[in-house]
Parts: sequence; C-alpha cells; structure tokens
Amino acid sequence: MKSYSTAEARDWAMTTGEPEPQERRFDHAEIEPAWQAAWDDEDVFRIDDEETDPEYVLAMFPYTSGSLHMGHVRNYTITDAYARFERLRGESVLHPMGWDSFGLPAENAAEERDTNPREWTMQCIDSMKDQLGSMGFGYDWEREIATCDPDYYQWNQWLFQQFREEGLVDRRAEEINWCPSCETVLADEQVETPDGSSGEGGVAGEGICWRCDSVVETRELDQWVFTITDYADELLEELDGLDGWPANVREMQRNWIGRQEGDSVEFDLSTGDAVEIFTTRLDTIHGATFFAMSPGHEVVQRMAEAPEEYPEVAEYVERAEAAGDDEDLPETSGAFTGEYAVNPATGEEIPVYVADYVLEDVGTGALYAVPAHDERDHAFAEEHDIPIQQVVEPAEDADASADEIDVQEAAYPEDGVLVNSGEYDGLGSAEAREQFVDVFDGEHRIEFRLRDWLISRQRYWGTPIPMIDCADCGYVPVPDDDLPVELPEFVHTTGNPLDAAEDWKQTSCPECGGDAVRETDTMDTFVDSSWYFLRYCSPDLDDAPFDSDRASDWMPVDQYVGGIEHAVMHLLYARFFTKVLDDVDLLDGGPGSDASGTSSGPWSDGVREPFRNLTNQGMVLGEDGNKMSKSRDNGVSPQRIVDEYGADTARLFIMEAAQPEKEFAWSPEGVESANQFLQGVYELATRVADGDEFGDDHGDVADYVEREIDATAATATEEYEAFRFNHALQSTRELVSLLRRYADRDDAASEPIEQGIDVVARILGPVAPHVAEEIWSLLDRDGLLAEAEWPAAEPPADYEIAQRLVENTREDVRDIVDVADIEDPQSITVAVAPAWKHRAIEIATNADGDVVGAVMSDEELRQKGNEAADFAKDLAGEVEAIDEHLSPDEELAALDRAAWLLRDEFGADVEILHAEDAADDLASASEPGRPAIHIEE
RNA sequence: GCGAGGGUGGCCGAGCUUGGCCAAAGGCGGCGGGCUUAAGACCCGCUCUCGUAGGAGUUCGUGGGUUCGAAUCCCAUCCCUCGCACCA
Repeated sequence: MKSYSTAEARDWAMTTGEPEPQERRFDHAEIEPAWQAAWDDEDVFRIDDEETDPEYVLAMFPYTSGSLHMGHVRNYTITDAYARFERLRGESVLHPMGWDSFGLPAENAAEERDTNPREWTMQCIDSMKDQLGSMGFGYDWEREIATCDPDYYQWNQWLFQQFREEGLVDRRAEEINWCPSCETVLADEQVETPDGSSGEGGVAGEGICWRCDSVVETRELDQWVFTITDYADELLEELDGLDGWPANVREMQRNWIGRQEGDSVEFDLSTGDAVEIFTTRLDTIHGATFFAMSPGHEVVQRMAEAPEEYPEVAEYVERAEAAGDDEDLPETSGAFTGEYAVNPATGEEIPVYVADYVLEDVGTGALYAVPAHDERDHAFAEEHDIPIQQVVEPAEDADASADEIDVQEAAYPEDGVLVNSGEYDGLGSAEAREQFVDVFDGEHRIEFRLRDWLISRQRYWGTPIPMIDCADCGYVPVPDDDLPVELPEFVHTTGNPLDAAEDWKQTSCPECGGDAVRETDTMDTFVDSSWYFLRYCSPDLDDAPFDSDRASDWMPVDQYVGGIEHAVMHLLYARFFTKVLDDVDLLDGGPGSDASGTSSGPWSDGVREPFRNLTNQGMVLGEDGNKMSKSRDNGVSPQRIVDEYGADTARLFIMEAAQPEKEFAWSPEGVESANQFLQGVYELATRVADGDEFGDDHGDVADYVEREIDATAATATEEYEAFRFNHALQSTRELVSLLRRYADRDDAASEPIEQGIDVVARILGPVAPHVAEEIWSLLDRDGLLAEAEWPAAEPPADYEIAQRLVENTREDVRDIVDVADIEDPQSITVAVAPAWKHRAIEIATNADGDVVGAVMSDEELRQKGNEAADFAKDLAGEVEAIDEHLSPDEELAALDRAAWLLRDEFGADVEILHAEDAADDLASASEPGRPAIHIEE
C-alpha cells in the first residue's frame, strides 16, 4: 500500500509551498488544501452504485444564498464527522451534497444586480462549493444535484403527472395567503405570526411573510394543490414509529396535522337551510341552548347580502371582516340573526347567532352551543342572556361530585353521566356519543387541521407546472415526451416573468392541437426538496427520477441532520412524497431489505418513511449568548475562522462545544484552545517521528499508558455512535494529556507514545481530518487516514474496576496528606487486602441473610478468629452494596502500573505490597478495593 | 388552556433508560503549586461544611412515598423553555 506525505499531497494540490518552517507546528493554510486534493485524487468519498445498503448520512442541502454561515458549518461538520467515522469502521457510506437552488431570493438578487436568477444561482453554487471544500467536508460530488437544473426539475414535472394520475392533484379556487411584496401566494406554513415584541402597532396577530416579513393579505385564486390530506391519517400514525426522531418534532407534526374525532349532525334552520355542525361532544346535544355560525359561513354570508332583512348580521359581518383574521372583536361578541334552529334532540327552537368565536375553518364553521359544558359557549351565553341547561354531571369516580357543580357559574367541560336528556339519562358521555350518531342521523367523522398542500407560486424561478390551458379541452397535461417544460429566458418585470414570456406561453393543445396557453405558475420549492434524497441514489438517470431498486435498497436515510425550522413543512412533505412514491411502485423496500433495521413499524415493510434518524442541530450563538445577527454585530464568519485557524480548528471547536442538538455560544477561548490542542498533538507526533528522544524500555508505566489508549478508543467508539462527539473528544484530550506527561518522563519508551498518537489521530480523523492525515503521514502509516481502520474498541480487562481502585487510592493519599498535614511525604506504602478478605466477601455476597454465620462457617476463615468475625459484621451492613473487586494479584498489578502517578505527584518512594508482605497493623486496615495506606514523613 | 421537554454544586453542563464507591464527569471562573527572567500558554492539585490518617454532616426546584439504599422509581406541587391554540 502506498504511503502519503504532505509533500506528495502538496503535489496534488499543485501549490508551490514555501519551505516548511522548522517549528514543530503545522500550517493549516498549507496542509488543508493539500489533503483535500489528496482525498479528491483517491476518490475517498465516492460510493459505487453497486454497493448494497450503505450507511446513508445526509445533511439538509443548503439554499443557494452564496455563503455558508456558522449554522451550515455546524450542520455539515456533524454529518461529515459521522460519515467519516462510519467509513473508518468499514461501512460504505453515501454522503452526498446538492443545492436547493430555486426560489424567490434569486429573483430579487437578479433584479438588484441586473443579472438573471440562473446566472446568480450558478455563481452562488460555485462559491459555496468552494467554501464546503475548504472546510474539508467529504462528499461524493459525482452525485451533486441542483434543483434548478432541468435534469432535476423535469422530474418534478414528471412526478406531478404521476401524482395527477393518482388523483392527488387538484385545481381549485382557494382563499390564499398573498404576500404583496413577494407578489406570490404562500402556504399556511409560510405565514408566520409576528413575535410578541412587535405586537403594538395594530397589526398584532396578523400573519407575516416568512421571507420578507410583509403583512400577508388574502385573495381568492385558482390554485394547484397536492391533496396531502389523503395521507393525513398515515402521516399522523406513523409518527409513533419514528423513534429515531426528536420528540418535539414529532409533536409539532402531530399538532400540525391536528386530528380530531367527532360527529356531524344537521340542524334545520327557520331560513329553510339544513346546516351541518361538527362536534366532539355530541353527548351534550340536549343542552344546546343556542346555535352559532362564523361570520364567514355561507348561510351568514347570504344573510349579510340582505341587509334590509338582517341589518344586525350585515353590520356584524362587516365588523368581523374589517377586523381581519384575528381577535380584534371581543370573544363574546356576536349578533342574533332573528332566526331559529330546531334542536333535533329536544325539538326546541333555539336562537341562531353569528359569532366571531366560531371559526370558519374549524369543523364546519357552525356549531350548537352548550353553555353548561363549554367555557366559550358559557361566556357567550352570559353576555347574551341565553339560558344554561346542564345535561352532564360528574360520574361516580370523577374528582368532582355532582352537588359541587353549578353550571350557571361555570361550565363543566368534563365527560360524565347524562342528566336532563330524557330517556338517555344515566348514560355515560362516551356511550351517549356513540348512540347519538345514529339517533340524530349524524356521521362519525375524523377532521384534520392539515390542509391540502397549495403548490402554485406566481413566480419565475421555480419548476413550471406542466399543464396547458386549452379553451376547448380545459387543463391538459404536458405529455411526458415534451418534458421538461423549461423556463424561458428571464425578463425583468413587476409581475410574474412567465406571464410576460409570450412566446413561451403560447402553445398548442396536446389534445386538440388548437391554440392554448401554458400554465404560468411554478411549483413551491418544497416540492424540490421532497424527494432530492432519492435523486442522490442515481443523479444522472435520464429515464426516471431515480433508480427504484437502488433507492429501495439505499433508503431510508440513516442519519438526517438539519435545522429545526424544517420540523413541519419539509419533513412532512418529504414523508408524504415517500408514501406516494411507494404507492405508485417507484419505491419498494420490501421486508428484510434492510438487514440492519431491527425495529418494526415504518421500516419493516417497504420504504414508507424517508428518514430513520433525525437530528436537529442546535444554534450557534454569538459570543454574547444571543442569536447571531447583523444588528447585534455578534456574527462570526466561518471564512475568517478558517483563514485564521484552519478548518480543523473550527470543526473541532464546534464539535467539542456541545452535543449536536444543543445550542452553544461562540467562544474565542474555545477556538484558541482547540487550535492549541491540535498543535500540541502534532508536536507530540513530530517527537515520536524523530524517534531518538525516547528509549525502548517497556515498563509498568507503559502498561498503564497502553491500557488508557485502549480505554479511550472504546469510549470514543461508543460516544461517536451515540452522536456525543464532545464526550469522545474530551476523553481524547485526556489521553493526549497523559501521553504528553509520559513522554516527558526520563524512562519514556517510544512505542506506547506512537501507539497512542496513532489512536488519537484516528479518533480525531472524523473531526479534524487534515491534521489527522498530517500526523498519519508523520507516523509513516500506509495510505490515507481517511481510508484507515478504526482502532479496536475493546476496553482492557476490568478497566473500570482497576481505574476506580487507582483513582480512589490516589485520592485517599491526597486526603491523608492534607488532613494529617504532612508537609513532605518521604515514602508511601500501599498494601492490598489479603486473600481471605476477598474470600469473605465472596461468601457474604452469596449468603442468604445470615452473613456473619455464613462467613464464620467457612473453615479457613474461622481460623482468622475475631478479625474475620469483625470483618463479617462490617460486611453484613453493606452486603447489598458490595461491588465487584479484583483479585489480590490483580489489585497489586493495577496499583503497580499506577505507582508512578503517586511517585510523580508526591515526590515520594512508593511501595505496593501484598498483605502478607506488609506489617500486620497495616494489612489489617486493608479491604478489597481499598488498600491500606501508610505515609512516612 | 392543551401538548412536549426541562429544573443538578459560583456559572455552563453530564448523569437520570438498567436505583448502590454520586459530594455527583467535564468545562469556565476562583485558589494554591510547578515551569518561565517575567507574562501568556502549558502542567499538577484544590474549589458544599467540619475534621492533625483516608472520617462525618448537609446537598441534585418543593413536599410526600416506595426501598436496606434515590439526583436516579412513584405521586403531588411550583417554576422555566418550546410547539399548538377563540380547534367546537
């Protein structure tokens, strides 16, 4: 196998490096590009199409803004480190990168700079690719994709047709969110509520655009939608199986989907209308004392259009509409319509109100109100002097008792037992609901808060929706053969540039051949990101969006890392797409296709879910602990850090600072410390490489060091696996510190140090890959570290127990020296416990109750007389808490290995003895796990 | 209001899933010592209280409980963060 050196690496990089400074420090500006070129040259990060079931490590691809920020760096450092770790462990790893490159900002940038979105975006990609490269992130660039590339977005169009054939595409008039500034519609998810801090100026509660913060208006337009609600149930249910996802993300999706089980029943109104209501409390129907509809309800709207007949309704509706979506109207406001509804349960006529607290888009926008058992109904009834009729009282086992409840005072919203409900009195709430559905000719229904996914955007820089509007045939799909529908040249205009592109827009109908126009809407960019992880499997395929067999084998993504801001939209849409793609047979994992998967649920039967494990990296805060922002001027540019300290330092600092999902504050001291640490390791490596400084005397101290090396490798393995990189790095620092201490001893041998540095380099490899390669070549190892083998990960025999013994003993010595005020200890004698005490413990541990009896019934121990009896009595009190111990010989060996630590620390002679070789009074003070100590001043 | 996640020593933050060397990792800050002409960096200790031989006491939001034994399990309660929220 070939071995590499910086010099050769430099050749790859084709840099003309200055002569190396003779200092024992590395120059990041020199080594980093060199090793990046070496990896590239050796195709280290490429994965062959023929690999089966690789570890799929994925970071959310970046929007092509032109520059990486710290959030990106953290995100990509995490996936890169994990991917490198898995590669060292011998896994084949798929770690691709691409560009989320459609979207409005490119249009804005094009306007500002008098260029076009494509050119602008391509420049951004070039620049960001360089930045990723300079960070040393290892991607398979042969799988690079860009969503603005027609080779990519034609498949958006193709998939759109697949979805359409599946009945998942709809065009309908939608009341949409319109951003006047971006001149586009927004999905509900893209409308944000302004945060409380700016809630003064009368716009409180109004939605704002997620991109530009403009106040969002509503308009009615014909729009294309994906009927994601068809999958609402499954999207909700399978969340339970996503145990590799953070709880909060799953919860956010649950909230978003908002499943609600209830019943709908029709009420006849005196207007002649039959109005459907939706309720989760059908059991309370006998207590309905009024009926309420939202101002937007069609029956109300009709009334409002006849102000002479319904003056109060008209006035109220006007007020409500003027107030906008939000709570400018008091919660108990409303207007009596003059009409009545018949309560099907009681036959009574109850008054019909328009009330703003009834929301148009919840349920059916109409409800019967039961003031006795609903707080809002109660408040409304009090305000409008409507009677309150109790129909439920607490059940026997409820917290409250029936006579404590006064529904005139406050609503009792709990389930209970029916009263005042005629023949149904005494029935439980749940049972009543079940029966009433049939009794009142209702329907049991499941409602969702989730709305269909509106994908139309009146913008240029997106995927054209492949439909043609023909005067005779209506909307006709563009045939597959005519795909892609490519974007026409960009023109500067205030509206939608596609509308202005007349030549592009005018076409003929694929069905009748007559004149027709193209759909000028483009797709929401979340369409692009809903399946990009599949395209990576076969990025150049030209007859399908992805290779189904390979994708079915390679999916799901094993580790997906990205920001929490995508908790709902992107992740929900990607889940939706994956399910649809399975249902149209483009994906099929099939049982057993994923040998490593042990859990059942979504993973056991085909690829139903895209992401097995999800991590949301925490924020990188500014030095002051606040979110980085231009206004606070606390931002840190990744480029500056890389220039000054190098990518390795930045990566190491970020990974040491906190676990991936936690936020942390930027710290110049931390960066400095990371850099010094790397320089320190490198320096030690140069000392080993020079060789002549150390001997080859392999003593007890070397044994100690070697055990620590093995233990560190084991810890690092475990911690990397668990995504706690900071813990792995912490123990690596401890090992380096030990190695340096050892190296500074006169009797230091080169072998343990070299072995230690070797292991340290490999552990650091995933996080600080350039320095690690540099050290690897200093040690004259074969090949590239990036392709080396992960160090064996077995902790040494009884490591924990021995380590505890040593640590406790050292602490005890310190305690004694301190408490007894010993100025200058001359000699320290340590005696391990005699074999008979070990034997006594063994017997005691196995004794059933009578510890003293058990111990003293042993022939050998009885001969020890009182000493044994006393020891047995001590044991009896703590028999439950006795730990594992080493044998006397093992204790002796462990302490021998560590004796140098005491010697160095106290500058005293240290003697480790068997009990038999020690003075009687000393030996008698010893216990297993706790040797006797004598210090001579 | 509903839901999720949390409350640990001066601060940050592990540990709590599988109760027991847990007075509780690590870092920062502070103190002492080493190295150095000096500073910085680096290295070694200490950093709840008391204690002249490794001991004792009191701690992990608060109050109860289970247990030989609880930061760790159970119940109640307060507080914090996030998400949803006039959701029928």
